[in-house]
Amino acid sequence: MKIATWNINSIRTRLVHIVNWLTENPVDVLCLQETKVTDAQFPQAPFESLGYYLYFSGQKSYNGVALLSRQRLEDVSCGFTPIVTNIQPDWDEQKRVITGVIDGVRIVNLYVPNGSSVGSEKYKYKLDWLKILHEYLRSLLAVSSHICMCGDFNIALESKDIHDNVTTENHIMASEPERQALQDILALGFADAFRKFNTEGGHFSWWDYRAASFRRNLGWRIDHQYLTQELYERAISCIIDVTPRSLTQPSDHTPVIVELSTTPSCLRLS
Amino acid sequence: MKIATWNINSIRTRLVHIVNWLTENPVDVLCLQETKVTDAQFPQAPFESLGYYLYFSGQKSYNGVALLSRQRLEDVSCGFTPIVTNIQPDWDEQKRVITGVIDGVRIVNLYVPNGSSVGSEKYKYKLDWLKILHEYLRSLLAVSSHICMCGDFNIALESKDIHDNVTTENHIMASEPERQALQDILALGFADAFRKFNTEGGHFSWWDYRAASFRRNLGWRIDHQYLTQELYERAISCIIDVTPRSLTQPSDHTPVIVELSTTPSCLRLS
DNA sequence: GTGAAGTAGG
DNA sequence: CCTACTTCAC
Repeated sequence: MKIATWNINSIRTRLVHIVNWLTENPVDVLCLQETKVTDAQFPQAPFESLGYYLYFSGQKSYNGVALLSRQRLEDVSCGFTPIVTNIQPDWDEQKRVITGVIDGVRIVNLYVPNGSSVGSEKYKYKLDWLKILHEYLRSLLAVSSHICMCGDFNIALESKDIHDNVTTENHIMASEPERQALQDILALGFADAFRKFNTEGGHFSWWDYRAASFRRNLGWRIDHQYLTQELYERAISCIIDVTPRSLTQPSDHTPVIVELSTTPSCLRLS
Repeated sequence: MKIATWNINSIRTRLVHIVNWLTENPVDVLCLQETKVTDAQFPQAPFESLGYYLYFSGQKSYNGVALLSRQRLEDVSCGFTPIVTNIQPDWDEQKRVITGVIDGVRIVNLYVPNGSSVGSEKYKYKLDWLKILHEYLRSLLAVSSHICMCGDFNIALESKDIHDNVTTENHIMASEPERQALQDILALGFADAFRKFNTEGGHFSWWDYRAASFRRNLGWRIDHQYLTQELYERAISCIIDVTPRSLTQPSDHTPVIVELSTTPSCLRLS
């Protein structure tokens, strides 16, 4: 089973790119972030024609997440509040979370807040949001131990995940509090699928539109797939497909694809 | 000699359209309106590659006129004030007038104010602007009797210049004061080149972007070439090329092309 | 640099 | 409907 994550920075502007990519890469599940459309505006027909079921949670202009799946998903929910019940409902005003289950694997698709700059109000929101996410995952893990947490995390955990021309200390997406918040989450029992197969630096999933970052390969690895133990063991590849970033009018992010071996049916219930 | 007029509604957005059109229609002079760029931003190289000399007078966002000519033009000037000296300089803040001479023919390229709605402040400005234009042409005629006055006049003189679904009375571009102001100008000695060859209605040069006007052919003939007597006699064709309006991302206007027979040199000095 | 929104002008 | 500008976010 192949699961991809891609921040597409407007599903309307990127529609042709996504359809072309899916045609070439018919993954089982595609997790999208930054769709930037309300649910009423989500372009459904082009994806349904490709044989995908659609699940989305969007808003005007900002954020927005979607799951595209070749199989119908079970147990789909949007936002934190269906899972974490003791929080303010306004935590779900920004559409950043969607989840569903396929073949016993719970996919959690996230668009973590960017945080603007270290110390800002948005930065505080990002750290608070990550605390809620921690609770959210704790709740999910109480029910299922097969979780694939995908998305744009807006955090590079290690310096090798960042091109070396950047000052990492106190830079947004690399500051210690952000990294710690993500480490606390991973400590619940998640491991980075990409790092199972590649321990080198210089692999990036996002390049700023500005300053010709892509041409100069000044990227960051901030789009991740984190797997619980058994899924991590089932991972047989995890690659970053740089191609879409090189097309005209690209998203600033490019897809990351993890492949899980199919569980033998005798183990499916374990 | 072929002289064309075309309101291109942003020279940057329409650059490819114009280059393609000029390649297919290598007119001697192309009069452009609504370039919508400052002189520093005017894209020169693509037109120079086609063998055109460029003369332009633009501003940010609005208005802007240009002359493209296969030959160098003489006596080029921009705005009213170089010709009509007793007016306020602010009459040239909006870039709507450019003129130059080719083979003894003075081309006057105009972007007449739209006027917004009858009775508005912009309407008053349009009528006042047309009075200044009257003075401007009187001055030019005192020196030369060979004038080709081209442009987007934002006035349809006769009801047959308008599709029949429009209420013409007191409609902007068709109101009596506008028509009278233009008639006063034409009375200086100008005649409509298009009407030398075609007296039928149903020929339009502009279709509103709204309400699928082009598909339904709900157009207006508001782009004109007005010629002084001898030039009018030399006119051998005047056609509206509807094709550019049917392309993707078109201007709302389409080119009008007049062809003048070449004057025998023995008459050139008359 | 790129996207979306709002606004003005047509 | 279409363009251009501005502001905002990333």
